[in-house]
Amino acid sequence: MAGTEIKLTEQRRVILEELRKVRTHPSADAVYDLVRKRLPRISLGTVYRNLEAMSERGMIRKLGGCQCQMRFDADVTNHYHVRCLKCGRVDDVAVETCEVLERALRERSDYAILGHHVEFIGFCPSCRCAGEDERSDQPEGAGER
Amino acid sequence: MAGTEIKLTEQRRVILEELRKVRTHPSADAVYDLVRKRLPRISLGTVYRNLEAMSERGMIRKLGGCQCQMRFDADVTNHYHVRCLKCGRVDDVAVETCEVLERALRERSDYAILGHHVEFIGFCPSCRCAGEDERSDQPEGAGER
DNA sequence: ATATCTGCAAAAAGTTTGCTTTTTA
DNA sequence: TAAAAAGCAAACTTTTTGCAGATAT
Repeated sequence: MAGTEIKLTEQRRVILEELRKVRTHPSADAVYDLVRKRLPRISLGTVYRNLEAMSERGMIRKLGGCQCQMRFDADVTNHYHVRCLKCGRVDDVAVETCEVLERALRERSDYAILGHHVEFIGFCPSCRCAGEDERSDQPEGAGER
Repeated sequence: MAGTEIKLTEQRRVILEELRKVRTHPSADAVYDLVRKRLPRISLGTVYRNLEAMSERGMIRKLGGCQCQMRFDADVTNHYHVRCLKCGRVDDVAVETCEVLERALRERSDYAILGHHVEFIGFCPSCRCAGEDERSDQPEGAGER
């Protein structure tokens, strides 16, 4: 379904318009609240379904990368991660951390910056082979980036 | 409680040991399964509570950055984000994306890399002031990095 | 003794799904 | 009139919480 064409229904159009109006990166629930002002009869299920559908097609983007299940790491030294889009596997990455990024941001931002995290997205060795033919049943956020 | 000393109870010790054994970045539930092999009477609530307590103190790290609520962005161009540790606010960041990172990883990894995402962590302008005195009630993952 | 921690179970929060009706091509 | 989408509500998953009993200082 990720590659399928999509109908721009009124619900989807309004969701998209409202999402484009704000810079707050709202949660699904917050989108629901925004959209409901214009379409009081829309259901939360529709909002979820359409946010998912639109992010699969790259019309919008899901933030966070996590498939909404927290993961834990005993290694507290600074390092980056790769996440497999297909099976959800997470690995450490052999790239040295990029402190330049943080320095650059400190100059440009009003935030008090404590750190940063980098997550690469891709297909892990097993899934990149297995998935070459049946690229359809990717579990989560295939269109994320 | 983020700065409080913590007792290394048997449950915490086993959670930590099991987490250190694996490189799989397990979910809370997966940690529960690992730990239960050695402490069959431990409860999932305890695992959650202790993972949280230990990550608050920097003994372990939560991955994902997201406080387990997906957020959406209508801007699908490549850009990075900052997240406020205190209030959860997410902003765009005025740092150009760092393609070098991706190139470096492609050489070193067996993953098929599709992209990457950077999330900075810090305190937003409002919270950095408000929080200077009462630095105690940070909602999530204060010790994340 | 007193504060801390655990187990248990219930609740909350976030998300997905099944089914029926409505809309659109 | 057939396919796609919406509305609704129930189910499911993940995480949090209240409380009584256990542990440890």
